[in-house]
Amino acid sequence: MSSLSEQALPLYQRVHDAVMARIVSGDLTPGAMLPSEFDLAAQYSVSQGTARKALNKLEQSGLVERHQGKGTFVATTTPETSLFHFFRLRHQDESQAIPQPFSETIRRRAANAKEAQVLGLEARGAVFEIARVRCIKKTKVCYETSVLNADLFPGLKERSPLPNALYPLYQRSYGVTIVRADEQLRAIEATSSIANMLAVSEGTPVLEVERRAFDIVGRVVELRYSFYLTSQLHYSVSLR
Amino acid sequence: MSSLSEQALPLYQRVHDAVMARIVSGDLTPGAMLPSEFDLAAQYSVSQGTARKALNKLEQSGLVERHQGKGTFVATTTPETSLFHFFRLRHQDESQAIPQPFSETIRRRAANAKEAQVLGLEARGAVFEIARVRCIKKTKVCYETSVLNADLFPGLKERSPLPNALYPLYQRSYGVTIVRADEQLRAIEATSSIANMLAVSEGTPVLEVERRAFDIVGRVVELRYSFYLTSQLHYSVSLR
DNA sequence: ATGATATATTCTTATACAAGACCTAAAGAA
DNA sequence: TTCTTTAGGTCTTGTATAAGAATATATCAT
Repeated sequence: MSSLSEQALPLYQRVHDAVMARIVSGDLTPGAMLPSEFDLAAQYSVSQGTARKALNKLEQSGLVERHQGKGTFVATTTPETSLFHFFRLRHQDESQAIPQPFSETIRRRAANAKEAQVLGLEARGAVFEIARVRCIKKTKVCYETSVLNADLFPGLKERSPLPNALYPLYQRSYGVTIVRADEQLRAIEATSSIANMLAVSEGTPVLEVERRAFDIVGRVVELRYSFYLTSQLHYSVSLR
Repeated sequence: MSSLSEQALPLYQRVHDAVMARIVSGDLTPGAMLPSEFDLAAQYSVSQGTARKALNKLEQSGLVERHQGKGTFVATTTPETSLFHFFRLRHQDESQAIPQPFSETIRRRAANAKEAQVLGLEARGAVFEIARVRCIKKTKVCYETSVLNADLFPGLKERSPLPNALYPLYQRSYGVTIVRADEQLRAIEATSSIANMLAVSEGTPVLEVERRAFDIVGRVVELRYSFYLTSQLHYSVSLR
């Protein structure tokens, strides 16, 4: 059945790519059940074992979940299952810190040079900028701005106020699944504008996180700057 | 041959565990070639395909490397191949920052309560404390203290000066392979002692990194505090 | 409701063959 | 003789397939 042209590649790789294409295109949406190993094998005229190898590879990359006796399903959430996988602020006991929205502004504007380059836009292409301040127990702990390619997120401005976690919104409403984020962290002195936003004095140490968020196909979808006050909280990461 | 008791587990899992045990015990040292799939199959009375599955699993966890036509080898370096996988300081262009040793002191002393708890020692057990200051282009950028279970690293003090990267030393000289590190990051004001060490004024923003390093079997082997000056550098991480 | 049964799914194990790396010895050129 | 090349053989991991076991879920009789 379905095309699996591109000779030279192993069969299982071709099946893998074909299924992945169906997921990326939105043909198979998060939570949907995939064809069984036998069905998939029949569709692409390979053996069950070969289809199985393709599915295993998809599972390893976190794109699908498999359950013996039940079936294979498109992962509903980004890798590592957690809704907050990419939100790394923790309390001193390592429990998840869940900050409450305090203020939010969304603007549509032209990208500056760096944003255009990072997001792969033409010079001064349209972007959305989301600026938010968030609190924990009435004290402001976090100021962040996210910049997105406006073409990928039509009508975003009208959705304000946005949910606490943005990535599930990207996925559910725009089919953009974030699977990876590269971050640069620095300890800086609060500038006057940041000090203002977070209601601390100028020069207070602030943890700055500059993030590039990637989707399944490797595009940089979001450029985000976060500024955290880390007297009561910390930023938690795991290297392996 | 060799024991693979523990019934109930799948064959490939038992082979996997057996080979892993040989690596952890030091029977197979980093760089050593493993038995071929056929040899392994014969040793444990399973088929080549089953031995293969065990080896693939070891490869996925980063413990061995496989090369078609050549063989399977115990990974010489921690996962991700890089000697500097766990050293995340980068220049502004994302190139690896390689700080030069400036000073180093190694002490043997009793663990405090937190160290004993984290490292799994009895109260006031013996630890080594390595304190180092390092430079980039003559300016001090990093002060860090590593605390280790003294029993695991006999004679460490006599090895001073230690190499720039500690984890390869742990592996080569003590058979301790670090495969994971959990970190807590904060932006703090330099205390007087830290300011002294790094030759900056008290109150300067400093990136504090508190790290727990884990070995293959999941023990916490090292508790490390690092203090970085991040005006010219940044700490780089990748979430996925 | 309860338990047996059927069915659909993934998981385990085994086998055969293909492809890559490497060594060695024979053949040929200088 | 000496060196280089080439061909073949052998050891390695990679790919593809098939058959049966284990697991989950629905169906139906009791």
